[in-house]
Amino acid sequence: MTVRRSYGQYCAVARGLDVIGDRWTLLIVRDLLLGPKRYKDLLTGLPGIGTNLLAARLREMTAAGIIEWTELPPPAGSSVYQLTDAGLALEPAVTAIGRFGARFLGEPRRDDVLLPRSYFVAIRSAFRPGPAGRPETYEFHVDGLVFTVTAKPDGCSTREGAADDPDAVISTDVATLNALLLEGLSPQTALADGRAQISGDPAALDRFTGMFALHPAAAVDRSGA
Amino acid sequence: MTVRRSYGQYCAVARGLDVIGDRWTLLIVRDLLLGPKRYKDLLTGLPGIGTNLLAARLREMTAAGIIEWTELPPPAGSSVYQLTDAGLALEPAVTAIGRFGARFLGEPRRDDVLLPRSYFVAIRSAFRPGPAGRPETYEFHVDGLVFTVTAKPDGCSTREGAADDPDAVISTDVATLNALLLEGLSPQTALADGRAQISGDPAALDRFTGMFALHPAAAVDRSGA
DNA sequence: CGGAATCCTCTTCGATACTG
DNA sequence: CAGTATCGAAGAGGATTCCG
Repeated sequence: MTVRRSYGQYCAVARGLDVIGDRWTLLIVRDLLLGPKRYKDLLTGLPGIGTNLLAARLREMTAAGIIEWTELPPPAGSSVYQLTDAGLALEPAVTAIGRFGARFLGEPRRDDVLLPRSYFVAIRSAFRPGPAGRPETYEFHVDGLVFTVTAKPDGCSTREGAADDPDAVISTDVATLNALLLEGLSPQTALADGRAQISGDPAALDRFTGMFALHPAAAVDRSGA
Repeated sequence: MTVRRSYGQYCAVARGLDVIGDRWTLLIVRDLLLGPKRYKDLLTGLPGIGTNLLAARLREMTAAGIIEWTELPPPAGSSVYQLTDAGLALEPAVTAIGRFGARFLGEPRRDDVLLPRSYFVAIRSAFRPGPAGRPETYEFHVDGLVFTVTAKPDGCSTREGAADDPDAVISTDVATLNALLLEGLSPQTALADGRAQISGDPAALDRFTGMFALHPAAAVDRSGA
Protein backbone atom coordinates (compact mmCIF):
# COMPACT_ATOMS: atom_id res chain seq x y z
CA MET A 1 0.00 0.00 0.00
CA THR A 2 2.47 2.58 1.09
CA VAL A 3 5.51 3.14 -1.02
CA ARG A 4 8.39 1.56 0.76
CA ARG A 5 10.61 4.18 2.26
CA SER A 6 14.14 4.03 0.96
CA TYR A 7 17.37 5.72 1.85
CA GLY A 8 17.83 6.31 -1.84
CA GLN A 9 21.48 5.37 -1.72
CA TYR A 10 23.12 3.06 -4.22
CA CYS A 11 24.86 1.14 -1.45
CA ALA A 12 24.49 -2.46 -0.38
CA VAL A 13 24.24 -1.54 3.29
CA ALA A 14 21.58 1.08 2.67
CA ARG A 15 19.67 -1.26 0.37
CA GLY A 16 19.81 -3.99 2.96
CA LEU A 17 18.45 -1.60 5.54
CA ASP A 18 15.69 -0.61 3.14
CA VAL A 19 14.55 -4.22 3.42
CA ILE A 20 15.24 -5.14 7.04
CA GLY A 21 15.62 -1.78 8.73
CA ASP A 22 12.05 -1.30 9.83
CA ARG A 23 11.08 -1.96 13.39
CA TRP A 24 10.38 -5.63 14.23
CA THR A 25 11.48 -6.98 10.86
CA LEU A 26 14.71 -8.57 12.03
CA LEU A 27 13.05 -10.01 15.11
CA ILE A 28 10.51 -11.71 12.88
CA VAL A 29 13.43 -13.11 10.89
CA ARG A 30 15.05 -14.28 14.12
CA ASP A 31 12.00 -16.29 15.07
CA LEU A 32 11.57 -17.68 11.57
CA LEU A 33 15.16 -18.94 11.63
CA LEU A 34 13.77 -21.72 13.81
CA GLY A 35 11.28 -22.77 11.18
CA PRO A 36 7.87 -21.84 9.73
CA LYS A 37 5.45 -20.04 12.01
CA ARG A 38 1.80 -19.21 11.97
CA TYR A 39 0.63 -15.64 12.32
CA LYS A 40 -0.45 -16.31 15.87
CA ASP A 41 2.88 -17.92 16.78
CA LEU A 42 4.69 -14.77 15.70
CA LEU A 43 2.19 -12.48 17.35
CA THR A 44 2.45 -14.12 20.76
CA GLY A 45 6.20 -14.58 20.41
CA LEU A 46 6.80 -10.86 19.86
CA PRO A 47 5.09 -9.08 22.72
CA GLY A 48 4.25 -5.53 21.85
CA ILE A 49 4.22 -5.80 18.10
CA GLY A 50 0.52 -5.23 17.55
CA THR A 51 -1.46 -7.13 15.02
CA ASN A 52 -1.62 -4.44 12.38
CA LEU A 53 2.12 -3.96 12.41
CA LEU A 54 2.81 -7.69 12.16
CA ALA A 55 0.46 -7.95 9.21
CA ALA A 56 2.15 -4.99 7.54
CA ARG A 57 5.63 -6.40 8.08
CA LEU A 58 4.69 -9.83 6.78
CA ARG A 59 3.27 -8.18 3.69
CA GLU A 60 6.41 -6.11 3.13
CA MET A 61 8.75 -9.01 3.78
CA THR A 62 6.80 -11.15 1.34
CA ALA A 63 6.99 -8.40 -1.27
CA ALA A 64 10.73 -8.14 -0.71
CA GLY A 65 11.07 -11.88 -1.19
CA ILE A 66 12.58 -12.77 2.16
CA ILE A 67 9.58 -14.73 3.43
CA GLU A 68 6.79 -16.65 1.77
CA TRP A 69 3.38 -17.94 2.73
CA THR A 70 2.71 -21.62 2.45
CA GLU A 71 0.61 -24.40 3.84
CA LEU A 72 2.17 -27.18 5.81
CA PRO A 73 1.43 -30.66 4.49
CA PRO A 74 -1.30 -32.64 6.26
CA PRO A 75 -2.01 -33.49 8.95
CA ALA A 76 -0.81 -30.09 10.19
CA GLY A 77 -2.29 -28.22 7.26
CA SER A 78 -1.77 -24.87 8.89
CA SER A 79 -0.88 -21.82 6.89
CA VAL A 80 2.52 -20.53 7.83
CA TYR A 81 5.19 -18.00 6.94
CA GLN A 82 8.71 -19.17 6.33
CA LEU A 83 12.01 -17.73 5.19
CA THR A 84 12.95 -17.93 1.54
CA ASP A 85 16.55 -18.51 0.50
CA ALA A 86 17.01 -14.75 0.49
CA GLY A 87 15.62 -14.64 4.01
CA LEU A 88 17.91 -17.40 5.19
CA ALA A 89 20.79 -15.26 3.95
CA LEU A 90 20.00 -12.95 6.84
CA GLU A 91 21.30 -15.35 9.47
CA PRO A 92 24.83 -13.87 9.39
CA ALA A 93 23.36 -10.42 9.94
CA VAL A 94 21.21 -11.60 12.84
CA THR A 95 24.24 -13.33 14.33
CA ALA A 96 26.45 -10.28 13.92
CA ILE A 97 23.91 -8.03 15.59
CA GLY A 98 23.53 -10.57 18.36
CA ARG A 99 27.26 -10.63 18.99
CA PHE A 100 27.24 -6.87 19.15
CA GLY A 101 24.14 -6.73 21.31
CA ALA A 102 25.55 -9.24 23.78
CA ARG A 103 27.74 -6.56 25.27
CA PHE A 104 24.63 -4.56 26.19
CA LEU A 105 22.75 -7.48 27.64
CA GLY A 106 23.84 -7.34 31.26
CA GLU A 107 21.33 -8.64 33.74
CA PRO A 108 17.67 -8.88 32.79
CA ARG A 109 15.87 -5.63 33.53
CA ARG A 110 12.66 -5.52 35.49
CA ASP A 111 10.47 -5.20 32.43
CA ASP A 112 12.46 -7.50 30.16
CA VAL A 113 10.66 -10.53 28.89
CA LEU A 114 12.58 -13.79 28.40
CA LEU A 115 11.65 -15.53 25.17
CA PRO A 116 12.46 -19.21 24.67
CA ARG A 117 13.01 -18.84 20.92
CA SER A 118 15.75 -16.32 21.47
CA TYR A 119 17.92 -18.86 23.25
CA PHE A 120 17.65 -21.47 20.53
CA VAL A 121 18.82 -18.95 17.98
CA ALA A 122 21.59 -17.63 20.22
CA ILE A 123 23.16 -21.01 20.90
CA ARG A 124 23.74 -21.61 17.21
CA SER A 125 26.60 -19.17 17.21
CA ALA A 126 27.80 -20.04 20.70
CA PHE A 127 28.45 -23.67 19.88
CA ARG A 128 31.77 -25.03 21.03
CA PRO A 129 32.19 -28.52 19.63
CA GLY A 130 32.84 -30.79 22.57
CA PRO A 131 35.25 -33.73 22.66
CA ALA A 132 34.06 -34.85 19.25
CA GLY A 133 31.62 -37.51 20.24
CA ARG A 134 28.85 -38.81 18.08
CA PRO A 135 25.98 -36.54 17.03
CA GLU A 136 23.45 -35.99 19.75
CA THR A 137 19.87 -34.73 19.65
CA TYR A 138 18.01 -32.98 22.44
CA GLU A 139 14.36 -32.11 22.62
CA PHE A 140 13.41 -29.17 24.83
CA HIS A 141 10.02 -28.30 26.21
CA VAL A 142 10.09 -24.72 27.43
CA ASP A 143 6.96 -22.91 28.53
CA GLY A 144 4.78 -24.76 26.11
CA LEU A 145 7.14 -24.55 23.12
CA VAL A 146 9.13 -27.47 21.75
CA PHE A 147 12.61 -27.26 20.24
CA THR A 148 15.09 -29.66 18.73
CA VAL A 149 18.83 -29.19 19.05
CA THR A 150 21.22 -31.38 17.13
CA ALA A 151 24.90 -31.15 18.00
CA LYS A 152 27.51 -32.67 15.72
CA PRO A 153 31.27 -32.39 15.93
CA ASP A 154 31.25 -29.83 13.14
CA GLY A 155 28.32 -27.68 14.18
CA CYS A 156 24.87 -27.60 15.61
CA SER A 157 21.42 -26.91 14.31
CA THR A 158 18.32 -25.80 16.12
CA ARG A 159 14.70 -25.65 15.10
CA GLU A 160 11.29 -25.43 16.61
CA GLY A 161 9.37 -28.66 16.79
CA ALA A 162 9.73 -32.16 18.18
CA ALA A 163 12.73 -34.37 17.50
CA ASP A 164 12.54 -37.69 15.74
CA ASP A 165 14.60 -39.81 18.09
CA PRO A 166 16.11 -37.60 20.78
CA ASP A 167 18.81 -38.78 23.14
CA ALA A 168 17.12 -36.82 25.88
CA VAL A 169 13.96 -34.82 26.42
CA ILE A 170 14.34 -31.87 28.77
CA SER A 171 11.45 -29.90 30.24
CA THR A 172 12.02 -26.59 31.96
CA ASP A 173 10.94 -22.97 31.98
CA VAL A 174 12.67 -20.07 30.31
CA ALA A 175 14.01 -18.63 33.56
CA THR A 176 15.82 -21.88 34.30
CA LEU A 177 17.04 -22.12 30.73
CA ASN A 178 18.49 -18.64 31.09
CA ALA A 179 20.12 -19.58 34.39
CA LEU A 180 21.64 -22.70 32.88
CA LEU A 181 23.05 -20.94 29.82
CA LEU A 182 23.94 -17.49 31.11
CA GLU A 183 24.25 -17.65 34.86
CA GLY A 184 26.14 -20.85 35.40
CA LEU A 185 23.37 -22.73 37.16
CA SER A 186 24.52 -26.32 37.32
CA PRO A 187 22.35 -28.92 35.61
CA GLN A 188 22.51 -31.08 38.75
CA THR A 189 21.04 -28.30 40.83
CA ALA A 190 18.34 -27.53 38.28
CA LEU A 191 17.31 -31.17 38.12
CA ALA A 192 17.51 -31.68 41.88
CA ASP A 193 15.42 -28.58 42.52
CA GLY A 194 12.79 -29.75 40.10
CA ARG A 195 13.32 -26.68 37.92
CA ALA A 196 14.12 -29.05 35.07
CA GLN A 197 13.16 -32.61 34.26
CA ILE A 198 14.91 -34.96 31.93
CA SER A 199 14.07 -38.28 30.37
CA GLY A 200 16.53 -40.34 28.41
CA ASP A 201 20.21 -39.95 29.15
CA PRO A 202 20.38 -38.10 32.48
CA ALA A 203 23.84 -36.72 31.70
CA ALA A 204 22.69 -35.10 28.48
CA LEU A 205 21.86 -31.77 30.11
CA ASP A 206 25.42 -31.57 31.38
CA ARG A 207 26.85 -32.08 27.93
CA PHE A 208 24.38 -29.57 26.51
CA THR A 209 25.27 -26.71 28.83
CA GLY A 210 28.94 -27.47 28.35
CA MET A 211 28.63 -27.03 24.61
CA PHE A 212 26.80 -23.74 24.81
CA ALA A 213 28.46 -21.62 27.43
CA LEU A 214 27.11 -18.20 26.58
CA HIS A 215 28.39 -16.39 29.65
CA PRO A 216 29.18 -12.92 28.40
CA ALA A 217 32.83 -12.94 29.27
CA ALA A 218 33.52 -9.51 27.85
CA ALA A 219 30.13 -8.06 28.63
CA VAL A 220 30.18 -4.35 29.12
CA ASP A 221 26.97 -3.31 30.76
CA ARG A 222 26.02 0.06 29.54
CA SER A 223 22.33 0.07 30.15
CA GLY A 224 21.28 3.65 30.39
CA ALA A 225 18.55 2.94 32.90
CA MET B 1 15.43 13.77 26.84
CA THR B 2 13.34 10.95 25.44
CA VAL B 3 13.52 7.55 27.05
CA ARG B 4 15.06 5.24 24.53
CA ARG B 5 12.52 2.86 23.14
CA SER B 6 13.33 -0.76 23.74
CA TYR B 7 11.90 -4.03 22.54
CA GLY B 8 12.00 -5.12 26.15
CA GLN B 9 13.36 -8.53 25.28
CA TYR B 10 16.24 -10.14 27.12
CA CYS B 11 17.86 -11.16 23.85
CA ALA B 12 21.17 -10.11 22.35
CA VAL B 13 19.63 -9.47 18.95
CA ALA B 14 16.84 -7.35 20.37
CA ARG B 15 19.26 -5.47 22.59
CA GLY B 16 21.53 -4.84 19.66
CA LEU B 17 18.59 -3.48 17.71
CA ASP B 18 17.69 -1.26 20.65
CA VAL B 19 21.04 0.41 20.06
CA ILE B 20 21.40 0.40 16.27
CA GLY B 21 17.86 -0.21 15.06
CA ASP B 22 16.81 3.39 14.64
CA ARG B 23 16.72 4.91 11.24
CA TRP B 24 20.09 6.25 9.97
CA THR B 25 22.11 4.90 12.88
CA LEU B 26 23.87 2.14 10.99
CA LEU B 27 24.57 4.42 8.04
CA ILE B 28 26.29 6.84 10.40
CA VAL B 29 28.34 3.90 11.64
CA ARG B 30 29.16 2.95 8.06
CA ASP B 31 30.59 6.39 7.34
CA LEU B 32 32.47 6.50 10.64
CA LEU B 33 34.15 3.20 9.79
CA LEU B 34 36.34 5.29 7.49
CA GLY B 35 37.49 7.50 10.32
CA PRO B 36 36.38 10.48 12.42
CA LYS B 37 33.95 12.91 10.87
CA ARG B 38 32.69 16.36 11.62
CA TYR B 39 28.99 17.04 12.00
CA LYS B 40 28.92 18.68 8.60
CA ASP B 41 30.74 15.78 6.95
CA LEU B 42 28.07 13.40 8.17
CA LEU B 43 25.23 15.72 7.29
CA THR B 44 26.30 16.21 3.70
CA GLY B 45 27.29 12.56 3.37
CA LEU B 46 23.83 11.34 4.33
CA PRO B 47 21.40 13.15 2.08
CA GLY B 48 17.94 13.33 3.58
CA ILE B 49 18.83 12.83 7.20
CA GLY B 50 17.89 16.28 8.44
CA THR B 51 19.96 18.12 10.95
CA ASN B 52 17.76 17.52 13.97
CA LEU B 53 17.75 13.78 13.38
CA LEU B 54 21.52 13.66 12.96
CA ALA B 55 21.95 15.57 16.19
CA ALA B 56 19.57 13.22 17.98
CA ARG B 57 21.32 10.12 16.66
CA LEU B 58 24.75 11.39 17.60
CA ARG B 59 23.46 12.08 21.10
CA GLU B 60 21.94 8.62 21.42
CA MET B 61 24.96 6.85 19.98
CA THR B 62 27.21 8.72 22.37
CA ALA B 63 24.99 7.76 25.29
CA ALA B 64 25.10 4.13 24.15
CA GLY B 65 28.88 4.30 24.01
CA ILE B 66 29.37 3.43 20.36
CA ILE B 67 30.70 6.84 19.33
CA GLU B 68 32.51 9.61 21.12
CA TRP B 69 33.18 13.26 20.55
CA THR B 70 36.74 14.43 20.41
CA GLU B 71 38.97 17.10 19.01
CA LEU B 72 41.56 16.29 16.42
CA PRO B 73 45.10 17.34 17.35
CA PRO B 74 46.44 20.55 15.80
CA PRO B 75 46.69 21.78 13.17
CA ALA B 76 43.33 20.28 12.26
CA GLY B 77 41.79 21.04 15.60
CA SER B 78 38.30 20.23 14.43
CA SER B 79 35.78 18.61 16.67
CA VAL B 80 34.75 15.23 15.35
CA TYR B 81 32.78 12.12 16.15
CA GLN B 82 34.46 8.75 16.00
CA LEU B 83 33.64 5.16 16.78
CA THR B 84 34.58 3.75 20.14
CA ASP B 85 35.78 0.16 20.48
CA ALA B 86 32.16 -0.85 20.98
CA GLY B 87 31.27 0.99 17.80
CA LEU B 88 34.05 -0.67 15.85
CA ALA B 89 32.52 -3.97 16.90
CA LEU B 90 29.69 -3.12 14.54
CA GLU B 91 31.75 -3.65 11.41
CA PRO B 92 30.76 -7.34 11.10
CA ALA B 93 27.11 -6.33 11.33
CA VAL B 94 27.53 -3.65 8.68
CA THR B 95 29.34 -6.14 6.47
CA ALA B 96 26.71 -8.82 6.95
CA ILE B 97 23.91 -6.43 6.06
CA GLY B 98 25.90 -5.27 3.06
CA ARG B 99 26.31 -8.83 1.81
CA PHE B 100 22.60 -9.34 2.20
CA GLY B 101 21.71 -6.02 0.64
CA ALA B 102 23.94 -6.68 -2.38
CA ARG B 103 21.30 -8.98 -3.80
CA PHE B 104 18.82 -6.11 -3.88
CA LEU B 105 21.22 -3.63 -5.42
CA GLY B 106 20.60 -4.20 -9.10
CA GLU B 107 21.15 -1.19 -11.30
CA PRO B 108 21.10 2.30 -9.80
CA ARG B 109 17.57 3.68 -9.73
CA ARG B 110 16.72 7.07 -11.11
CA ASP B 111 16.65 8.74 -7.71
CA ASP B 112 19.54 6.80 -6.18
CA VAL B 113 22.50 8.82 -5.07
CA LEU B 114 26.00 7.37 -5.38
CA LEU B 115 28.13 8.06 -2.34
CA PRO B 116 31.91 7.75 -2.53
CA ARG B 117 32.24 6.62 1.09
CA SER B 118 30.03 3.64 0.49
CA TYR B 119 32.49 2.15 -1.99
CA PHE B 120 35.45 2.41 0.33
CA VAL B 121 33.55 0.52 3.00
CA ALA B 122 32.25 -2.05 0.54
CA ILE B 123 35.63 -3.00 -0.87
CA ARG B 124 36.89 -4.00 2.55
CA SER B 125 34.86 -7.15 2.41
CA ALA B 126 35.29 -7.73 -1.31
CA PHE B 127 39.07 -7.91 -1.12
CA ARG B 128 40.62 -10.79 -2.99
CA PRO B 129 44.31 -10.86 -2.21
CA GLY B 130 46.12 -10.77 -5.51
CA PRO B 131 49.26 -12.68 -6.41
CA ALA B 132 50.81 -11.80 -3.07
CA GLY B 133 52.90 -8.87 -4.06
CA ARG B 134 54.21 -6.27 -1.67
CA PRO B 135 51.83 -3.96 0.18
CA GLU B 136 50.52 -1.18 -1.97
CA THR B 137 48.84 2.11 -1.10
CA TYR B 138 46.43 4.06 -3.25
CA GLU B 139 45.10 7.54 -2.71
CA PHE B 140 41.74 8.34 -4.29
CA HIS B 141 40.22 11.71 -4.94
CA VAL B 142 36.52 11.29 -5.63
CA ASP B 143 34.16 14.23 -5.91
CA GLY B 144 36.11 16.30 -3.44
CA LEU B 145 36.70 13.53 -0.91
CA VAL B 146 40.03 11.82 -0.32
CA PHE B 147 40.53 8.16 0.60
CA THR B 148 43.44 5.89 1.32
CA VAL B 149 43.41 2.21 0.46
CA THR B 150 46.18 -0.08 1.61
CA ALA B 151 46.28 -3.58 0.20
CA LYS B 152 48.45 -6.24 1.75
CA PRO B 153 48.60 -9.94 1.00
CA ASP B 154 46.58 -10.69 4.11
CA GLY B 155 43.93 -8.00 3.86
CA CYS B 156 43.20 -4.43 3.05
CA SER B 157 42.30 -1.35 4.99
CA THR B 158 40.51 1.77 3.90
CA ARG B 159 40.08 5.12 5.52
CA GLU B 160 39.17 8.67 4.64
CA GLY B 161 42.08 11.05 4.32
CA ALA B 162 45.30 11.42 2.36
CA ALA B 163 47.95 8.74 2.23
CA ASP B 164 51.48 9.17 3.50
CA ASP B 165 53.40 7.81 0.56
CA PRO B 166 51.00 6.39 -2.00
CA ASP B 167 52.09 4.26 -4.91
CA ALA B 168 49.50 6.01 -7.02
CA VAL B 169 47.05 8.88 -6.74
CA ILE B 170 43.82 8.41 -8.67
CA SER B 171 41.29 11.14 -9.33
CA THR B 172 37.85 10.37 -10.62
CA ASP B 173 34.17 10.86 -9.95
CA VAL B 174 31.84 8.50 -8.18
CA ALA B 175 30.06 7.42 -11.36
CA THR B 176 33.32 6.27 -12.85
CA LEU B 177 34.32 4.59 -9.61
CA ASN B 178 31.04 2.70 -9.70
CA ALA B 179 31.60 1.72 -13.32
CA LEU B 180 35.10 0.48 -12.55
CA LEU B 181 34.07 -1.59 -9.56
CA LEU B 182 30.61 -2.79 -10.46
CA GLU B 183 30.16 -2.54 -14.19
CA GLY B 184 33.43 -3.83 -15.50
CA LEU B 185 34.63 -0.58 -17.02
CA SER B 186 38.26 -1.13 -17.89
CA PRO B 187 40.80 1.12 -16.25
CA GLN B 188 42.40 1.73 -19.64
CA THR B 189 39.16 3.06 -21.02
CA ALA B 190 38.50 5.21 -17.99
CA LEU B 191 41.95 6.75 -18.19
CA ALA B 192 41.83 7.15 -21.97
CA ASP B 193 38.42 8.84 -21.78
CA GLY B 194 39.66 11.23 -19.15
CA ARG B 195 37.09 9.95 -16.68
CA ALA B 196 39.99 9.10 -14.37
CA GLN B 197 43.47 10.46 -13.94
CA ILE B 198 46.39 8.76 -12.30
CA SER B 199 49.76 9.86 -11.09
CA GLY B 200 52.43 7.50 -9.89
CA ASP B 201 52.41 3.94 -11.17
CA PRO B 202 50.03 3.96 -14.18
CA ALA B 203 49.27 0.25 -13.81
CA ALA B 204 48.09 0.68 -10.22
CA LEU B 205 44.45 1.23 -11.19
CA ASP B 206 44.48 -2.11 -12.99
CA ARG B 207 45.74 -3.92 -9.94
CA PHE B 208 43.24 -2.08 -7.79
CA THR B 209 40.15 -3.05 -9.77
CA GLY B 210 41.44 -6.59 -10.01
CA MET B 211 41.62 -6.89 -6.25
CA PHE B 212 38.11 -5.60 -5.67
CA ALA B 213 35.81 -7.19 -8.18
CA LEU B 214 32.42 -6.36 -6.78
CA HIS B 215 30.48 -7.32 -9.90
CA PRO B 216 27.13 -8.76 -8.89
CA ALA B 217 28.29 -12.02 -10.40
CA ALA B 218 31.12 -12.22 -7.93
CA ALA B 219 29.24 -10.49 -5.16
CA VAL B 220 26.33 -12.91 -5.14
CA ASP B 221 26.72 -15.40 -2.40
CA ARG B 222 30.09 -15.33 -0.86
CA SER B 223 28.25 -16.50 2.23
CA GLY B 224 30.84 -19.12 2.98
CA ALA B 225 32.20 -16.99 5.80
C1' DC C 1 -10.54 -19.72 16.63
C1' DG C 2 -6.80 -17.79 13.66
C1' DG C 3 -5.92 -13.89 10.59
C1' DA C 4 -6.25 -9.89 9.87
C1' DA C 5 -8.50 -4.59 8.85
C1' DT C 6 -9.99 -0.20 11.37
C1' DC C 7 -9.71 3.44 14.51
C1' DC C 8 -7.36 6.36 17.56
C1' DT C 9 -3.47 8.33 20.14
C1' DC C 10 1.21 9.02 20.59
C1' DT C 11 5.90 9.20 18.91
C1' DT C 12 9.17 9.70 15.34
C1' DC C 13 10.62 11.43 10.93
C1' DG C 14 11.86 14.89 7.60
C1' DA C 15 12.13 19.52 6.12
C1' DT C 16 12.74 24.25 7.00
C1' DA C 17 13.82 28.05 9.80
C1' DC C 18 16.50 29.91 13.23
C1' DT C 19 20.46 30.68 16.89
C1' DG C 20 25.10 30.52 19.51
C1' DC D 1 30.01 25.38 11.62
C1' DA D 2 27.24 23.04 14.89
C1' DG D 3 23.66 22.47 16.31
C1' DT D 4 18.23 23.81 18.41
C1' DA D 5 13.18 24.92 17.48
C1' DT D 6 9.14 24.12 15.13
C1' DC D 7 5.61 21.81 12.54
C1' DG D 8 3.12 18.81 9.20
C1' DA D 9 3.41 13.99 7.71
C1' DA D 10 4.27 9.37 8.48
C1' DG D 11 4.86 5.40 11.45
C1' DA D 12 4.21 2.82 15.89
C1' DG D 13 1.31 0.81 19.49
C1' DG D 14 -2.97 -0.56 21.62
C1' DA D 15 -7.87 -1.78 21.57
C1' DT D 16 -11.60 -3.14 19.16
C1' DT D 17 -14.07 -5.08 15.35
C1' DC D 18 -14.60 -7.81 11.29
C1' DC D 19 -14.15 -11.90 8.35
C1' DG D 20 -13.74 -17.03 7.17
